[in-house]
Amino acid sequence: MPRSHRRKRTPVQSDQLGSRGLATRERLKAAAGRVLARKAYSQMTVADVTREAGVAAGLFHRYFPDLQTLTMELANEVLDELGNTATVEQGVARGDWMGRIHSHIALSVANYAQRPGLVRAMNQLADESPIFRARLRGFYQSQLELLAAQLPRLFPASQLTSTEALLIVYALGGISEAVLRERYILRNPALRDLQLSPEELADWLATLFYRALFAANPPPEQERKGARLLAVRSPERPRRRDAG
Amino acid sequence: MPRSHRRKRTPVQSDQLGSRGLATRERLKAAAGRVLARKAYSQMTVADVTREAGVAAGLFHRYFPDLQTLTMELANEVLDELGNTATVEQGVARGDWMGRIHSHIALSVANYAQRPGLVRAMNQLADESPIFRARLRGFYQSQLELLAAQLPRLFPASQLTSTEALLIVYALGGISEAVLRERYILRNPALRDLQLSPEELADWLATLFYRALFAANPPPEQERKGARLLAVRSPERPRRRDAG
DNA sequence: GGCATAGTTGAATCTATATTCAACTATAAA
DNA sequence: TTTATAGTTGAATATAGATTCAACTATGCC
Repeated sequence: MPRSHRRKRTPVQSDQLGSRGLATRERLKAAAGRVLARKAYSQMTVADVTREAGVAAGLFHRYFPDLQTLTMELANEVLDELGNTATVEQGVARGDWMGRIHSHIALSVANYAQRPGLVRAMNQLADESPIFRARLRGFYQSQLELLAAQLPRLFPASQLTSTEALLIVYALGGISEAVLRERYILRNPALRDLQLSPEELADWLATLFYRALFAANPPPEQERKGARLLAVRSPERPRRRDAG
Repeated sequence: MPRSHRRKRTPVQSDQLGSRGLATRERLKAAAGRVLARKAYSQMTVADVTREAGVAAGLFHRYFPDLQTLTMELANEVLDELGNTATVEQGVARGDWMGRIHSHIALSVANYAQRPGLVRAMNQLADESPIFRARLRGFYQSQLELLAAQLPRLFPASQLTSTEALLIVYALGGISEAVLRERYILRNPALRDLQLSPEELADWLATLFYRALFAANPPPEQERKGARLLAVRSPERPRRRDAG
Protein backbone atom coordinates (compact mmCIF):
# COMPACT_ATOMS: atom_id res chain seq x y z
CA MET A 1 0.00 0.00 0.00
CA PRO A 2 1.06 3.61 -0.45
CA ARG A 3 1.41 4.10 3.26
CA SER A 4 3.91 1.32 3.65
CA HIS A 5 4.39 -1.03 6.54
CA ARG A 6 7.90 -2.03 5.60
CA ARG A 7 10.77 -1.00 7.83
CA LYS A 8 12.31 2.15 6.49
CA ARG A 9 15.02 4.68 7.01
CA THR A 10 14.26 6.62 10.15
CA PRO A 11 14.11 10.43 10.01
CA VAL A 12 16.66 12.49 11.89
CA GLN A 13 15.69 13.07 15.49
CA SER A 14 14.33 16.50 16.34
CA ASP A 15 17.02 17.08 18.93
CA GLN A 16 19.67 16.70 16.29
CA LEU A 17 18.24 19.38 14.06
CA GLY A 18 19.60 22.88 13.68
CA SER A 19 17.32 25.85 13.84
CA ARG A 20 16.83 25.81 10.09
CA GLY A 21 15.81 22.18 10.14
CA LEU A 22 13.55 22.71 13.09
CA ALA A 23 11.87 25.56 11.27
CA THR A 24 11.27 23.41 8.21
CA ARG A 25 9.83 20.72 10.39
CA GLU A 26 7.37 23.23 11.78
CA ARG A 27 6.54 24.46 8.30
CA LEU A 28 5.59 20.93 7.36
CA LYS A 29 3.35 20.60 10.37
CA ALA A 30 1.69 23.91 9.68
CA ALA A 31 1.22 22.93 6.04
CA ALA A 32 -0.39 19.66 7.07
CA GLY A 33 -2.73 21.65 9.30
CA ARG A 34 -3.82 23.70 6.31
CA VAL A 35 -4.28 20.63 4.16
CA LEU A 36 -6.42 19.05 6.85
CA ALA A 37 -8.60 22.12 6.83
CA ARG A 38 -9.70 21.19 3.35
CA LYS A 39 -9.49 17.43 3.03
CA ALA A 40 -10.01 14.35 5.13
CA TYR A 41 -7.06 12.84 6.93
CA SER A 42 -7.25 9.59 5.02
CA GLN A 43 -7.08 11.49 1.75
CA MET A 44 -4.12 13.66 2.57
CA THR A 45 -0.89 12.63 0.82
CA VAL A 46 2.75 13.37 1.49
CA ALA A 47 2.81 15.32 -1.76
CA ASP A 48 -0.11 17.47 -0.53
CA VAL A 49 1.91 18.46 2.48
CA THR A 50 5.20 19.17 0.77
CA ARG A 51 3.44 21.11 -1.98
CA GLU A 52 1.57 23.19 0.60
CA ALA A 53 4.83 23.80 2.46
CA GLY A 54 6.62 24.66 -0.76
CA VAL A 55 9.39 22.11 -0.36
CA ALA A 56 10.55 19.13 -2.37
CA ALA A 57 8.67 15.88 -1.99
CA GLY A 58 11.63 14.00 -0.65
CA LEU A 59 12.16 16.34 2.24
CA PHE A 60 9.20 15.03 4.15
CA HIS A 61 10.94 11.86 5.23
CA ARG A 62 13.85 13.70 6.69
CA TYR A 63 11.50 14.94 9.37
CA PHE A 64 8.68 12.45 9.67
CA PRO A 65 8.42 8.73 9.00
CA ASP A 66 4.83 9.07 7.81
CA LEU A 67 1.72 11.22 7.85
CA GLN A 68 0.29 9.51 10.86
CA THR A 69 3.24 10.54 12.99
CA LEU A 70 3.01 14.13 11.84
CA THR A 71 -0.75 14.26 12.35
CA MET A 72 -0.52 12.71 15.75
CA GLU A 73 2.04 15.30 16.76
CA LEU A 74 -0.28 18.04 15.60
CA ALA A 75 -3.17 16.46 17.45
CA ASN A 76 -1.18 16.06 20.62
CA GLU A 77 -0.30 19.72 20.56
CA VAL A 78 -3.98 20.54 20.51
CA LEU A 79 -4.73 18.15 23.33
CA ASP A 80 -1.85 19.51 25.37
CA GLU A 81 -3.09 23.01 24.88
CA LEU A 82 -6.60 22.06 25.89
CA GLY A 83 -5.18 20.20 28.83
CA ASN A 84 -3.21 23.21 29.98
CA THR A 85 -6.40 25.13 29.98
CA ALA A 86 -7.36 22.85 32.82
CA THR A 87 -7.63 26.15 34.55
CA VAL A 88 -10.91 26.45 32.68
CA GLU A 89 -12.98 26.82 35.77
CA GLN A 90 -10.74 29.46 37.25
CA GLY A 91 -12.80 32.08 39.02
CA VAL A 92 -15.93 29.97 39.02
CA ALA A 93 -17.34 28.88 42.38
CA ARG A 94 -17.44 25.12 42.92
CA GLY A 95 -21.15 25.20 43.55
CA ASP A 96 -21.92 27.32 40.52
CA TRP A 97 -22.82 24.49 38.20
CA MET A 98 -24.07 26.61 35.37
CA GLY A 99 -20.84 28.58 35.47
CA ARG A 100 -18.72 25.48 35.48
CA ILE A 101 -20.62 23.85 32.65
CA HIS A 102 -20.50 27.05 30.66
CA SER A 103 -16.77 27.45 30.99
CA HIS A 104 -16.10 23.96 29.68
CA ILE A 105 -18.48 24.31 26.80
CA ALA A 106 -17.08 27.71 25.86
CA LEU A 107 -13.65 26.14 25.59
CA SER A 108 -15.01 23.44 23.37
CA VAL A 109 -16.81 25.93 21.15
CA ALA A 110 -13.60 27.89 20.73
CA ASN A 111 -11.72 24.74 19.86
CA TYR A 112 -14.13 23.77 17.10
CA ALA A 113 -14.41 27.34 15.83
CA GLN A 114 -10.67 27.85 15.62
CA ARG A 115 -9.52 24.58 14.12
CA PRO A 116 -12.39 22.61 12.67
CA GLY A 117 -10.06 20.78 10.31
CA LEU A 118 -7.85 19.52 13.09
CA VAL A 119 -10.76 18.45 15.22
CA ARG A 120 -12.11 16.47 12.31
CA ALA A 121 -8.70 14.98 11.61
CA MET A 122 -8.40 13.91 15.22
CA ASN A 123 -11.55 11.89 14.97
CA GLN A 124 -10.49 10.35 11.69
CA LEU A 125 -7.11 9.52 13.09
CA ALA A 126 -8.80 7.87 16.04
CA ASP A 127 -10.71 5.72 13.56
CA GLU A 128 -7.48 4.39 12.11
CA SER A 129 -5.05 4.32 14.98
CA PRO A 130 -5.88 2.40 18.15
CA ILE A 131 -3.11 4.25 19.93
CA PHE A 132 -4.50 7.63 19.19
CA ARG A 133 -8.01 6.38 19.81
CA ALA A 134 -6.94 5.48 23.32
CA ARG A 135 -5.19 8.81 23.76
CA LEU A 136 -8.20 10.80 22.62
CA ARG A 137 -10.61 8.82 24.73
CA GLY A 138 -8.34 9.16 27.72
CA PHE A 139 -8.34 12.89 27.34
CA TYR A 140 -12.04 13.30 26.76
CA GLN A 141 -13.16 10.81 29.34
CA SER A 142 -10.95 12.25 32.03
CA GLN A 143 -12.76 15.55 31.58
CA LEU A 144 -16.12 13.82 31.73
CA GLU A 145 -15.14 11.91 34.81
CA LEU A 146 -14.61 15.10 36.73
CA LEU A 147 -18.33 15.59 36.49
CA ALA A 148 -19.27 11.93 36.69
CA ALA A 149 -17.51 11.68 40.01
CA GLN A 150 -19.79 14.34 41.45
CA LEU A 151 -23.05 12.70 40.46
CA PRO A 152 -23.36 10.14 43.24
CA ARG A 153 -22.75 12.94 45.71
CA LEU A 154 -25.14 15.33 44.02
CA PHE A 155 -27.89 12.79 43.68
CA PRO A 156 -27.51 10.26 46.47
CA ALA A 157 -31.10 9.08 46.10
CA SER A 158 -30.39 7.89 42.59
CA GLN A 159 -27.97 5.16 43.62
CA LEU A 160 -25.97 5.66 40.46
CA THR A 161 -23.08 3.31 39.81
CA SER A 162 -19.99 4.89 38.37
CA THR A 163 -20.66 3.31 35.01
CA GLU A 164 -24.12 4.80 34.99
CA ALA A 165 -22.69 8.17 35.89
CA LEU A 166 -20.28 7.87 33.00
CA LEU A 167 -23.13 7.02 30.67
CA ILE A 168 -24.93 10.17 31.73
CA VAL A 169 -21.98 12.46 31.25
CA TYR A 170 -21.22 11.00 27.83
CA ALA A 171 -24.82 11.75 26.93
CA LEU A 172 -24.53 15.30 28.22
CA GLY A 173 -21.27 15.79 26.37
CA GLY A 174 -23.03 14.77 23.19
CA ILE A 175 -25.24 17.84 23.39
CA SER A 176 -22.50 20.22 22.46
CA GLU A 177 -20.43 17.80 20.39
CA ALA A 178 -23.32 17.17 18.02
CA VAL A 179 -24.01 20.84 17.43
CA LEU A 180 -20.38 21.85 17.08
CA ARG A 181 -19.66 19.06 14.67
CA GLU A 182 -22.65 19.93 12.56
CA ARG A 183 -21.87 23.61 12.52
CA TYR A 184 -18.10 23.82 12.30
CA ILE A 185 -17.03 20.54 10.80
CA LEU A 186 -19.84 19.52 8.51
CA ARG A 187 -20.73 23.16 7.90
CA ASN A 188 -24.41 22.42 7.72
CA PRO A 189 -25.89 25.23 5.63
CA ALA A 190 -29.06 25.14 7.70
CA LEU A 191 -27.05 26.16 10.74
CA ARG A 192 -24.82 28.61 8.94
CA ASP A 193 -27.08 31.61 9.24
CA LEU A 194 -27.23 31.29 12.99
CA GLN A 195 -26.63 34.77 14.27
CA LEU A 196 -25.11 33.46 17.48
CA SER A 197 -21.65 34.46 18.60
CA PRO A 198 -19.51 31.65 20.02
CA GLU A 199 -20.34 33.11 23.43
CA GLU A 200 -24.07 32.88 22.85
CA LEU A 201 -23.79 29.44 21.34
CA ALA A 202 -22.03 28.31 24.51
CA ASP A 203 -24.90 29.79 26.52
CA TRP A 204 -27.50 27.83 24.65
CA LEU A 205 -25.57 24.61 24.86
CA ALA A 206 -24.79 25.07 28.53
CA THR A 207 -28.45 25.70 29.24
CA LEU A 208 -29.49 22.48 27.51
CA PHE A 209 -26.73 20.62 29.33
CA TYR A 210 -27.89 22.00 32.66
CA ARG A 211 -31.47 21.06 31.95
CA ALA A 212 -30.64 17.48 31.04
CA LEU A 213 -28.54 17.18 34.15
CA PHE A 214 -30.86 18.80 36.68
CA ALA A 215 -34.27 18.48 35.01
CA ALA A 216 -34.72 22.18 35.58
CA ASN A 217 -33.71 25.50 34.14
CA PRO A 218 -30.54 27.09 35.42
CA PRO A 219 -31.17 29.71 38.11
CA PRO A 220 -32.23 33.03 36.60
CA GLU A 221 -29.24 34.96 37.86
CA GLN A 222 -27.17 32.70 35.67
CA GLU A 223 -29.18 33.37 32.61
CA ARG A 224 -26.58 34.91 30.37
CA LYS A 225 -27.45 35.35 26.74
CA GLY A 226 -29.37 32.17 26.11
CA ALA A 227 -32.26 33.58 28.08
CA ARG A 228 -34.87 33.00 25.45
CA LEU A 229 -34.34 29.32 25.82
CA LEU A 230 -35.73 29.47 29.33
CA ALA A 231 -39.16 30.04 27.89
CA VAL A 232 -38.80 26.61 26.38
CA ARG A 233 -40.10 24.48 29.19
CA SER A 234 -42.53 21.86 30.23
CA PRO A 235 -45.76 23.31 28.93
CA GLU A 236 -48.39 20.91 30.13
CA ARG A 237 -48.89 17.38 31.26
CA PRO A 238 -48.86 14.98 28.33
CA ARG A 239 -52.15 14.89 26.46
CA ARG A 240 -54.64 12.12 26.21
CA ARG A 241 -54.22 9.06 24.02
CA ASP A 242 -55.97 10.79 21.12
CA ALA A 243 -54.22 12.87 18.52
CA GLY A 244 -53.09 16.13 19.99
CA MET B 1 -3.83 6.18 -6.33
CA PRO B 2 -5.02 2.65 -5.68
CA ARG B 3 -8.61 3.79 -5.84
CA SER B 4 -8.30 5.17 -9.29
CA HIS B 5 -9.97 8.18 -10.80
CA ARG B 6 -9.38 7.16 -14.37
CA ARG B 7 -12.34 6.18 -16.53
CA LYS B 8 -12.73 2.44 -16.52
CA ARG B 9 -14.74 -0.44 -17.87
CA THR B 10 -18.21 -0.26 -16.40
CA PRO B 11 -19.62 -3.30 -14.58
CA VAL B 12 -22.63 -5.14 -15.98
CA GLN B 13 -25.89 -3.57 -14.91
CA SER B 14 -27.80 -5.34 -12.20
CA ASP B 15 -30.85 -5.74 -14.37
CA GLN B 16 -28.83 -7.71 -16.87
CA LEU B 17 -27.69 -10.26 -14.36
CA GLY B 18 -29.05 -13.76 -14.01
CA SER B 19 -30.00 -15.10 -10.63
CA ARG B 20 -26.54 -16.57 -10.14
CA GLY B 21 -24.88 -13.25 -10.85
CA LEU B 22 -27.33 -11.42 -8.66
CA ALA B 23 -26.58 -13.82 -5.84
CA THR B 24 -22.84 -13.25 -6.19
CA ARG B 25 -23.41 -9.54 -6.17
CA GLU B 26 -25.23 -9.92 -2.87
CA ARG B 27 -22.47 -12.12 -1.51
CA LEU B 28 -20.01 -9.35 -2.20
CA LYS B 29 -22.15 -6.82 -0.41
CA ALA B 30 -22.61 -9.09 2.56
CA ALA B 31 -18.86 -9.75 2.62
CA ALA B 32 -18.13 -6.03 2.59
CA GLY B 33 -20.52 -5.65 5.51
CA ARG B 34 -18.50 -8.19 7.46
CA VAL B 35 -15.22 -6.54 6.56
CA LEU B 36 -16.58 -3.19 7.71
CA ALA B 37 -17.43 -4.76 11.03
CA ARG B 38 -13.73 -5.15 11.68
CA LYS B 39 -11.93 -2.39 9.83
CA ALA B 40 -12.46 1.22 8.86
CA TYR B 41 -13.98 2.03 5.50
CA SER B 42 -10.89 3.81 4.27
CA GLN B 43 -8.80 0.77 5.05
CA MET B 44 -10.96 -1.79 3.35
CA THR B 45 -9.58 -3.09 0.04
CA VAL B 46 -11.15 -4.86 -2.89
CA ALA B 47 -9.08 -7.88 -1.99
CA ASP B 48 -10.50 -7.86 1.54
CA VAL B 49 -13.97 -8.10 0.11
CA THR B 50 -13.34 -10.78 -2.49
CA ARG B 51 -11.38 -12.85 0.02
CA GLU B 52 -14.19 -12.56 2.55
CA ALA B 53 -16.70 -13.52 -0.14
CA GLY B 54 -14.52 -16.40 -1.27
CA VAL B 55 -14.33 -15.34 -4.90
CA ALA B 56 -11.51 -14.36 -7.23
CA ALA B 57 -10.17 -10.85 -7.00
CA GLY B 58 -11.13 -9.95 -10.52
CA LEU B 59 -14.77 -10.73 -10.01
CA PHE B 60 -15.39 -7.60 -7.99
CA HIS B 61 -15.36 -5.30 -11.00
CA ARG B 62 -17.95 -7.31 -12.83
CA TYR B 63 -20.42 -6.10 -10.21
CA PHE B 64 -19.13 -2.83 -8.81
CA PRO B 65 -16.96 -0.07 -10.21
CA ASP B 66 -15.39 0.58 -6.82
CA LEU B 67 -15.72 0.15 -3.09
CA GLN B 68 -17.46 3.45 -2.64
CA THR B 69 -20.32 2.38 -4.87
CA LEU B 70 -20.72 -0.88 -3.02
CA THR B 71 -20.56 0.77 0.38
CA MET B 72 -23.00 3.44 -0.59
CA GLU B 73 -25.42 0.78 -1.75
CA LEU B 74 -25.09 -0.96 1.59
CA ALA B 75 -25.57 2.31 3.42
CA ASN B 76 -28.61 3.24 1.39
CA GLU B 77 -30.22 -0.06 2.24
CA VAL B 78 -29.83 0.76 5.90
CA LEU B 79 -31.24 4.23 5.44
CA ASP B 80 -34.15 2.89 3.42
CA GLU B 81 -34.91 0.39 6.10
CA LEU B 82 -34.79 3.03 8.80
CA GLY B 83 -36.92 5.25 6.62
CA ASN B 84 -39.53 2.56 6.19
CA THR B 85 -39.73 2.33 9.90
CA ALA B 86 -41.14 5.83 9.67
CA THR B 87 -44.00 4.08 11.34
CA VAL B 88 -41.86 4.33 14.45
CA GLU B 89 -44.40 6.26 16.40
CA GLN B 90 -47.21 3.90 15.54
CA GLY B 91 -49.50 3.45 18.50
CA VAL B 92 -48.07 6.40 20.35
CA ALA B 93 -50.36 9.35 21.05
CA ARG B 94 -49.30 12.61 19.44
CA GLY B 95 -49.22 14.36 22.80
CA ASP B 96 -47.24 11.63 24.48
CA TRP B 97 -43.85 13.21 24.09
CA MET B 98 -41.95 10.78 26.21
CA GLY B 99 -43.43 7.93 24.21
CA ARG B 100 -42.55 9.54 20.92
CA ILE B 101 -39.02 10.34 21.97
CA HIS B 102 -38.56 6.87 23.31
CA SER B 103 -39.71 5.18 20.16
CA HIS B 104 -37.21 7.09 18.04
CA ILE B 105 -34.36 6.49 20.39
CA ALA B 106 -35.17 2.81 20.68
CA LEU B 107 -34.90 2.53 16.91
CA SER B 108 -31.55 4.24 16.99
CA VAL B 109 -30.27 2.00 19.75
CA ALA B 110 -31.29 -1.06 17.76
CA ASN B 111 -29.56 0.30 14.70
CA TYR B 112 -26.26 0.80 16.49
CA ALA B 113 -26.52 -2.47 18.35
CA GLN B 114 -27.24 -4.50 15.24
CA ARG B 115 -24.76 -3.04 12.80
CA PRO B 116 -22.15 -0.95 14.50
CA GLY B 117 -19.71 -1.52 11.66
CA LEU B 118 -22.08 -0.18 9.07
CA VAL B 119 -23.01 2.82 11.12
CA ARG B 120 -19.35 3.64 11.51
CA ALA B 121 -18.73 3.11 7.82
CA MET B 122 -21.58 5.46 6.99
CA ASN B 123 -19.95 8.25 8.91
CA GLN B 124 -16.59 7.57 7.36
CA LEU B 125 -18.11 7.48 3.92
CA ALA B 126 -19.76 10.81 4.64
CA ASP B 127 -16.32 12.19 5.44
CA GLU B 128 -15.07 11.27 1.99
CA SER B 129 -18.07 11.63 -0.27
CA PRO B 130 -19.95 14.92 -0.46
CA ILE B 131 -22.80 13.11 -2.15
CA PHE B 132 -23.27 10.66 0.63
CA ARG B 133 -22.68 13.36 3.19
CA ALA B 134 -25.66 15.21 1.75
CA ARG B 135 -27.72 12.04 1.66
CA LEU B 136 -26.96 11.20 5.27
CA ARG B 137 -27.61 14.69 6.50
CA GLY B 138 -30.83 14.85 4.55
CA PHE B 139 -32.00 11.69 6.22
CA TYR B 140 -30.98 12.62 9.73
CA GLN B 141 -32.07 16.21 9.55
CA SER B 142 -35.49 15.35 8.16
CA GLN B 143 -36.09 13.27 11.28
CA LEU B 144 -34.92 16.09 13.49
CA GLU B 145 -37.07 18.59 11.71
CA LEU B 146 -40.20 16.66 12.60
CA LEU B 147 -39.51 17.69 16.16
CA ALA B 148 -38.02 21.09 15.37
CA ALA B 149 -41.22 22.06 13.61
CA GLN B 150 -43.16 21.50 16.82
CA LEU B 151 -41.02 23.69 19.00
CA PRO B 152 -42.41 27.10 18.08
CA ARG B 153 -45.89 25.73 18.72
CA LEU B 154 -44.90 24.04 21.97
CA PHE B 155 -43.05 27.04 23.30
CA PRO B 156 -44.60 30.15 21.79
CA ALA B 157 -43.14 32.38 24.47
CA SER B 158 -39.64 31.48 23.37
CA GLN B 159 -39.90 33.14 19.97
CA LEU B 160 -37.63 30.51 18.46
CA THR B 161 -36.61 30.90 14.86
CA SER B 162 -36.53 27.74 12.81
CA THR B 163 -32.74 27.79 12.80
CA GLU B 164 -32.70 27.99 16.55
CA ALA B 165 -35.16 25.14 16.75
CA LEU B 166 -32.87 23.10 14.52
CA LEU B 167 -29.92 23.89 16.75
CA ILE B 168 -31.83 22.60 19.74
CA VAL B 169 -32.87 19.36 18.14
CA TYR B 170 -29.36 18.68 16.89
CA ALA B 171 -28.21 19.15 20.45
CA LEU B 172 -30.86 16.78 21.76
CA GLY B 173 -30.00 14.24 19.10
CA GLY B 174 -26.41 14.33 20.29
CA ILE B 175 -27.44 12.89 23.64
CA SER B 176 -28.08 9.46 22.25
CA GLU B 177 -25.61 9.62 19.39
CA ALA B 178 -22.71 10.24 21.75
CA VAL B 179 -23.56 7.34 24.00
CA LEU B 180 -24.32 4.90 21.21
CA ARG B 181 -21.14 5.75 19.38
CA GLU B 182 -19.08 5.33 22.48
CA ARG B 183 -20.70 2.07 23.44
CA TYR B 184 -21.26 0.27 20.15
CA ILE B 185 -18.76 1.77 17.77
CA LEU B 186 -15.79 2.70 19.89
CA ARG B 187 -16.58 -0.11 22.32
CA ASN B 188 -15.45 1.91 25.28
CA PRO B 189 -14.46 -0.65 27.89
CA ALA B 190 -15.70 1.63 30.64
CA LEU B 191 -19.20 1.36 29.23
CA ARG B 192 -18.98 -2.30 28.37
CA ASP B 193 -20.08 -3.63 31.70
CA LEU B 194 -23.27 -1.67 31.64
CA GLN B 195 -25.97 -4.11 32.62
CA LEU B 196 -28.56 -2.24 30.61
CA SER B 197 -30.58 -3.93 27.93
CA PRO B 198 -31.11 -1.95 24.75
CA GLU B 199 -34.60 -1.25 26.04
CA GLU B 200 -33.32 0.20 29.30
CA LEU B 201 -30.61 2.14 27.55
CA ALA B 202 -33.29 3.74 25.40
CA ASP B 203 -35.19 4.63 28.56
CA TRP B 204 -32.24 6.43 30.07
CA LEU B 205 -31.46 8.29 26.91
CA ALA B 206 -35.08 9.24 26.33
CA THR B 207 -35.32 10.55 29.85
CA LEU B 208 -32.26 12.76 29.40
CA PHE B 209 -33.63 13.93 26.07
CA TYR B 210 -36.96 14.79 27.63
CA ARG B 211 -35.30 16.69 30.45
CA ALA B 212 -33.17 18.78 28.13
CA LEU B 213 -36.21 19.56 26.05
CA PHE B 214 -38.71 20.33 28.78
CA ALA B 215 -36.48 21.24 31.72
CA ALA B 216 -38.41 18.73 33.76
CA ASN B 217 -38.65 15.03 34.36
CA PRO B 218 -41.03 13.03 32.20
CA PRO B 219 -44.39 12.40 33.85
CA PRO B 220 -44.19 9.53 36.32
CA GLU B 221 -46.66 7.30 34.51
CA GLN B 222 -44.16 7.29 31.68
CA GLU B 223 -41.35 6.18 33.86
CA ARG B 224 -40.42 2.91 32.24
CA LYS B 225 -37.20 1.31 33.33
CA GLY B 226 -34.98 4.34 33.67
CA ALA B 227 -36.80 5.27 36.82
CA ARG B 228 -33.73 5.63 38.96
CA LEU B 229 -32.67 8.52 36.83
CA LEU B 230 -35.61 10.51 38.06
CA ALA B 231 -33.95 10.82 41.42
CA VAL B 232 -31.27 12.75 39.61
CA ARG B 233 -32.70 16.20 39.73
CA SER B 234 -32.16 19.70 40.75
CA PRO B 235 -31.04 19.22 44.33
CA GLU B 236 -30.73 22.74 45.60
CA ARG B 237 -30.23 26.24 44.37
CA PRO B 238 -26.59 26.71 43.39
CA ARG B 239 -24.42 27.39 46.38
CA ARG B 240 -22.76 30.59 47.35
CA ARG B 241 -19.63 31.87 45.69
CA ASP B 242 -17.43 29.99 48.12
CA ALA B 243 -16.17 26.45 47.57
CA GLY B 244 -18.96 24.05 48.07
C1' DG C 1 37.90 32.39 0.97
C1' DG C 2 38.02 27.45 2.37
C1' DC C 3 35.80 23.85 4.49
C1' DA C 4 32.59 21.05 7.10
C1' DT C 5 28.14 20.27 7.99
C1' DA C 6 23.13 20.71 7.65
C1' DG C 7 19.60 21.14 4.60
C1' DT C 8 17.34 20.54 -0.03
C1' DT C 9 16.18 18.78 -4.53
C1' DG C 10 13.78 15.85 -7.79
C1' DA C 11 14.32 11.96 -10.58
C1' DA C 12 14.46 6.99 -9.90
C1' DT C 13 12.63 3.19 -7.52
C1' DC C 14 9.45 0.51 -4.95
C1' DT C 15 4.99 -1.15 -3.24
C1' DA C 16 0.38 -1.97 -2.35
C1' DT C 17 -3.54 -2.21 -4.51
C1' DA C 18 -6.74 -1.48 -8.36
C1' DT C 19 -8.06 -3.08 -12.79
C1' DT C 20 -8.13 -5.86 -17.00
C1' DC C 21 -8.81 -9.80 -19.70
C1' DA C 22 -7.98 -14.22 -22.12
C1' DA C 23 -8.87 -18.64 -20.81
C1' DC C 24 -11.78 -21.59 -18.29
C1' DT C 25 -16.20 -23.58 -16.13
C1' DA C 26 -20.96 -23.99 -14.97
C1' DT C 27 -25.70 -23.64 -16.47
C1' DA C 28 -29.58 -24.39 -19.01
C1' DA C 29 -32.15 -24.33 -23.30
C1' DA C 30 -32.90 -26.91 -27.45
C1' DT D 1 -25.35 -33.97 -26.23
C1' DT D 2 -24.62 -29.76 -28.07
C1' DT D 3 -24.17 -25.20 -27.79
C1' DA D 4 -24.73 -20.52 -26.38
C1' DT D 5 -24.41 -17.71 -22.62
C1' DA D 6 -23.40 -16.20 -17.96
C1' DG D 7 -20.19 -16.49 -14.55
C1' DT D 8 -15.42 -17.19 -12.70
C1' DT D 9 -10.48 -17.40 -12.36
C1' DG D 10 -5.91 -15.60 -11.51
C1' DA D 11 -1.93 -14.00 -13.69
C1' DA D 12 -0.57 -9.77 -16.03
C1' DT D 13 -0.68 -4.92 -16.10
C1' DA D 14 -1.40 -0.19 -14.53
C1' DT D 15 -1.24 3.44 -11.22
C1' DA D 16 -1.07 6.42 -7.24
C1' DG D 17 1.67 7.49 -4.13
C1' DA D 18 5.48 6.47 -0.71
C1' DT D 19 10.34 6.26 -0.16
C1' DT D 20 15.24 6.61 -1.30
C1' DC D 21 19.39 8.83 -2.46
C1' DA D 22 23.19 10.91 -5.09
C1' DA D 23 23.98 15.32 -6.35
C1' DC D 24 23.40 20.02 -5.14
C1' DT D 25 23.09 24.33 -2.16
C1' DA D 26 23.14 27.17 1.90
C1' DT D 27 25.15 28.25 6.34
C1' DG D 28 28.39 29.29 9.53
C1' DC D 29 32.95 28.63 11.54
C1' DC D 30 38.08 29.16 11.07
